[in-house]
Amino acid sequence: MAAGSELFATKGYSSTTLDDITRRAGVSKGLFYQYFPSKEGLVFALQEKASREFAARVSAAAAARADWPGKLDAVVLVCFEHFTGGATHGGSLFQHLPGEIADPRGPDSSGHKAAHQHLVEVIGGLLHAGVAAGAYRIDDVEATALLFFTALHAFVRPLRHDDDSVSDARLVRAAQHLVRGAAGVSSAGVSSAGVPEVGVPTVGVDR
Amino acid sequence: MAAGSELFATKGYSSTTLDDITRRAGVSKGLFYQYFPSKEGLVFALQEKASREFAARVSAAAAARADWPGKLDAVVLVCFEHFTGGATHGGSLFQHLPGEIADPRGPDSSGHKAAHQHLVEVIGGLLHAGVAAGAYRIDDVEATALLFFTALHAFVRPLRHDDDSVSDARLVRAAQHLVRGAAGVSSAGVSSAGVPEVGVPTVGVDR
Amino acid sequence: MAAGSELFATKGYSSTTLDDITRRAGVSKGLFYQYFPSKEGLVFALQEKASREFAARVSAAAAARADWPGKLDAVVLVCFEHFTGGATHGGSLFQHLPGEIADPRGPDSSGHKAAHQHLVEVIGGLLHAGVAAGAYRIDDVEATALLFFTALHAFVRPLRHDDDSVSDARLVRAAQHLVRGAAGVSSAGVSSAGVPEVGVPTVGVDR
Amino acid sequence: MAAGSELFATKGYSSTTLDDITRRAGVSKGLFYQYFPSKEGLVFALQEKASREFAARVSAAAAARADWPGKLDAVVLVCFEHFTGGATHGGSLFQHLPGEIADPRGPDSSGHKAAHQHLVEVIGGLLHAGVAAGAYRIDDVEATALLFFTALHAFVRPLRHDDDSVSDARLVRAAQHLVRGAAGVSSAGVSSAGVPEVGVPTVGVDR
DNA sequence: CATGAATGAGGATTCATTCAT
DNA sequence: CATGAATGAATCCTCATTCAT
Repeated sequence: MAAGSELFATKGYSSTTLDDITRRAGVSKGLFYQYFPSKEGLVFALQEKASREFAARVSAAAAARADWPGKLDAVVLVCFEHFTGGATHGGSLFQHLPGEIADPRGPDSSGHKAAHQHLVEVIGGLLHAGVAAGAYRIDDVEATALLFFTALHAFVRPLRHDDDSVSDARLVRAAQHLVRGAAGVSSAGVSSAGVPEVGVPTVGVDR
Repeated sequence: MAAGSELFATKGYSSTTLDDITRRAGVSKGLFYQYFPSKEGLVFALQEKASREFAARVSAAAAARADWPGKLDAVVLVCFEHFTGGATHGGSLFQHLPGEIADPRGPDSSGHKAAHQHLVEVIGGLLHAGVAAGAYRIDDVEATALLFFTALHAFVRPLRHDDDSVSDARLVRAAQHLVRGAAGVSSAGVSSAGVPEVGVPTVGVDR
Repeated sequence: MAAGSELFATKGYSSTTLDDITRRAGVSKGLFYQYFPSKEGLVFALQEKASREFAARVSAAAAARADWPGKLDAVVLVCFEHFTGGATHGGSLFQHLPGEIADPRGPDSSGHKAAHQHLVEVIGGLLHAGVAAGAYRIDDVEATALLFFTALHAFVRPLRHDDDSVSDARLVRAAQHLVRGAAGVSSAGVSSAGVPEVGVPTVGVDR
Repeated sequence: MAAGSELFATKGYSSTTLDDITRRAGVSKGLFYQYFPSKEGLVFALQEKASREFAARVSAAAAARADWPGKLDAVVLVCFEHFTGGATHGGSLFQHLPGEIADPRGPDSSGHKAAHQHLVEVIGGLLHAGVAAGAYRIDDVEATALLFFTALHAFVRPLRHDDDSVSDARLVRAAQHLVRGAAGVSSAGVSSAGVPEVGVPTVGVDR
């Protein structure tokens, strides 16, 4: 699974051959097929795992902050790390957006949708709780959660210029601002007081 | 190009063969290679065309509204139509997100990024103008434009549940709300007064 | 051996995997290789067993009849049962005619030929005895025995139409007629007197 | 088709690879798949062709003889040549008896059965005509035709010992005798007078 | 006596691309 | 301007067999 995750992230699904995967994993091709029913099966396994881990991290990050605005910042941050992490950590597979792997089983039966949906629900849960607590003011929680999560895909590297004028730190800040705005949380005053700075990772992010 | 666009949208890039394309177009394979350097070349041509058309529609939609908040609503609407349109209109190719076509030439050389970037710049231009006119209040225009456009991908159908609880109309409204919030435009009072309703398409969208 | 016999008869030799066999037998693959040198080795064992049993049954059936014409009828009947039995009894493997298993070791090294030959010799023995007893009149005993036994393969089911116009009973009768004719035994008069009827199985054969 | 026919006859169906076939034919593998849907498809094509040719030869041989007993001898002779011919002429494929190729589509869907049946019908037609003409005396024409044709498979080489005591000439003679007997044609006196000798091929058959 | 994880050569099939006509 | 026969490298997957436990 590790070999597959890295290779898929590097070369893409269809350019990665079973030979690549098994050679990298140091096992025979036959062994691969004792653990996965097909190349696609590996992707599904990877997606499920990544999805579970990602959702857990998002929940944990939100729970770790006591203040409702801070919860939103934390979620943005976790997403940033996830989408930025690339092959190094397991989450990279989310970058395989629908269409590529869906082929064999008709239009988009991939696990991505399910995974996507799962995260959206986690975020929806947070927003609902915040609204119930009187901390957020959101008209349409479900729709907002979907938009929220989709927007955060802006972090995935290959979507941005290599020599991008928008640095990671700026993007994180803007995303936090956007999310707070959507949640009806006062953003301007508070965030300039230091919150975003706190949330911005000190490693791997340029100022 | 029409044949390719439809087929790619239906079956995905890698599952569509040159035979499929030329058979559908009613021409020989040799002829294909007189107009496109490769299968990938067709994708690039399609992307460029779609990108140009999409950008033009976005610009036109924004220009058609005199009020700055309305411009934002209009852009959201155009994106909704674009991402929702599927195979029927040329824009569908944007749904082929990076990774699938990038294969041959190393990590992500696809034209998608460029196209994506192009649209982001168009939106960035609008935001800049709005800020300059004193209508929008945005800290980081570039980052916000990127987030803005990325969020709108929430419209693409295969990302949502088939039996999705979030209807198109709700999603459009929430997106308009989100965007207005990010632009510092008063959204709550005004939009509930009727603005989003105006923008909501009367055909193909359920209430 | 039972698992192999059934599976070979059902799915054919090459489509049956060692996994199938050992799973069906409820043992490990390792254990298989302690009893048989190879997959092919199982076939040989099966063939030898079936051949021995078949030959024994043929001999016994012939011995059980005192009259020379009746011996011929009895042999035909045993062959009918054998070739018709399918997977249920061990003889089915004979249906794997040469070519399929011969592969690995050059043209036709299969045990089938030997088995075939064995039966031919048994039949040849009967014919010789009959000729010596003055009961049969056959010019070329060896050749006739070979033809005799080969002809009886007409019983194997998959060689006949599913909705075959030729019923089992008719085929048995015709075979007995043919064999008697080849042995120079008066067939018309005698058989109509009841002999073939006696031999026809009362179960599993339609009139 | 020629390459396939020869290789299948030599090495068997499953041991013959597409590489073998295309290399022998001097074409690329891709080209193969423009003419045949699969490896199995080649077999079907071969069988149909062989079946047609064989049936034509059998009919022609029967028609060439004016006397009814001679027609039977001629058919036997054609079958002898066919089953003996091996890879050299196209008919060899009949030796691929059911079971080997049938795999993918459930028990025995191969074209062999149909081909077999076709020949049986040709022979049945001859017997019927002979009976109608008062030349043959056969109780059950269909069953006899089936037995007749099946018996003639005794000619196929790999069914016989390499150092076979039964020579080709003897086998042909015995087969003619058998067939005549089954058709109620006086065989003993006449055939020993010289008829079989006439029919025995002068080339490729040992005395 | 028994297991089953591990192997890896080998096979059928696909498909973007070329080029003689 | 157009064809489509021909290519062949590359891919996913299978399965008989081994051997450490």
